Amino acid sequence: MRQSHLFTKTRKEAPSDETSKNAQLLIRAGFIHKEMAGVYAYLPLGMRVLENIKKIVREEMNNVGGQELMMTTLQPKDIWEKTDRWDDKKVDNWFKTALKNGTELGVGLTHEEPIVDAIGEYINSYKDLPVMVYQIQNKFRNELRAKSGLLRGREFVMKDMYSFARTQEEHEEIYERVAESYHKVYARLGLGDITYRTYADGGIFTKRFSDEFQTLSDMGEDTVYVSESKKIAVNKEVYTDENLAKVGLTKDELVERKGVEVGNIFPLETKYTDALDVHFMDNAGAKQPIIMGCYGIGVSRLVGVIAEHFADDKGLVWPESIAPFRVHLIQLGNTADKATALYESLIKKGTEVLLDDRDAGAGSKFADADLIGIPYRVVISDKSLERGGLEFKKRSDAEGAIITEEELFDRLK
RNA sequence: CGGAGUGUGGUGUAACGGCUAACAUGCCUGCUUUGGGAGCAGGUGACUCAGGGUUCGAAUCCCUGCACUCCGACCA
Repeated sequence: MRQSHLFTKTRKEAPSDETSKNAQLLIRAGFIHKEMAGVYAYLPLGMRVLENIKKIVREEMNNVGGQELMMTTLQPKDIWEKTDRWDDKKVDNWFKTALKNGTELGVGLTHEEPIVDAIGEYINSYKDLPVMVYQIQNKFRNELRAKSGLLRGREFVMKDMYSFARTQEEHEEIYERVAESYHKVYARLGLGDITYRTYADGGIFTKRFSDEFQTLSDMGEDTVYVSESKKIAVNKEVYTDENLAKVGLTKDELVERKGVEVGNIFPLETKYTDALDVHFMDNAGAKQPIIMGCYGIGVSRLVGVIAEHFADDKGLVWPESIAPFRVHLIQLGNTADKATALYESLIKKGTEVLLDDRDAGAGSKFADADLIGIPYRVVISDKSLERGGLEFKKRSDAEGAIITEEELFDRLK
């Protein structure tokens, strides 16, 4: 894309109503637009990052057998009453609305009930199981307090997957398979080293633990106790000697850290399937309960976590796997023809490139490139051509080097 | 939801209860410039969040509402 066509612009100063680093940088660089507290729009650059994260999540969910679908945001009240999750006293962060005739509707905050209800129409026999379905869509939660930019919003993008199994053993096999795929997702996002599977409270429906995926960071609101050697952590909410004994850990091998919950997986047992009367028939013709699990990843939260985690004092630094573009090609001086030729040949080779063809000074182009944080910066200028080609610099490096066009293509392979 | 704070051109800030609300940046015109947010000149742009009140006089003081931020609580 030509930067002269990009409608967003960078800003030198962050808006005064944002204090979180992720929102400040993402707004300054033109990735997001704040609509209201906890509600952000994704502008072209932010949209590309979001879509890149979704792509990785999709690939990994498909790899473990997930089938993608998309449920609705508008929710009928009756299915939520069957599980006793409609009453505001039970679930207090609903957004609710109504039809013109007064019929109450919910605005989707999660999708266990509608998924179970829909799936139930197709699952009758043991031959129909197991099944895993997932979706990536906006969730709406009426949080009393939105905070920390993209980390805690009222409208946010989430991947939620649901598994349906015939037996506890089958469920556990799926559960572990998905947990494994989560590690792959975070590794591909560049967060593998600092993201820990974490024992957490299983909630009111099960006596088991649930598993959170916590990315260690000072911006986190959760306190976790981490064993670096065992690559496992324990959330403060279940940090007792009794619980630690259950999972084979002791307090002296754990260190206290702050974490951001970037995913969580729950064993739901038969709570929802039973409540919505969804069962299967075994090979003896007997009605059997369906064991369910659910698996969330905070997709838009990850945009904020990654933005903030990798940023330096000059701006964003995107991992290559999700960067909005791979190359930021900066044209300086009278090099428009050569820059265009290089831009086109890069595109021909399948490289995503942002060409800074704006009529602006070198300093402001460099400052913008640093702020936007595209992994590779390539400068084409009279000076670079004199010295034999192009200047190539990684966003994460301080200094660049002059290379030829062939060497550039080579490095981008 | 409890507590604290803040609302001034697009953005960031300033202004004792008292001149036509100032500065920077952005944006527009022209010229010059082109390797780290360039220079000069001219121009554009704010009923100071909304509504009420006090006062000869309110951006400034008071009340109500709304919005935003932070701390806490909450967070399948």
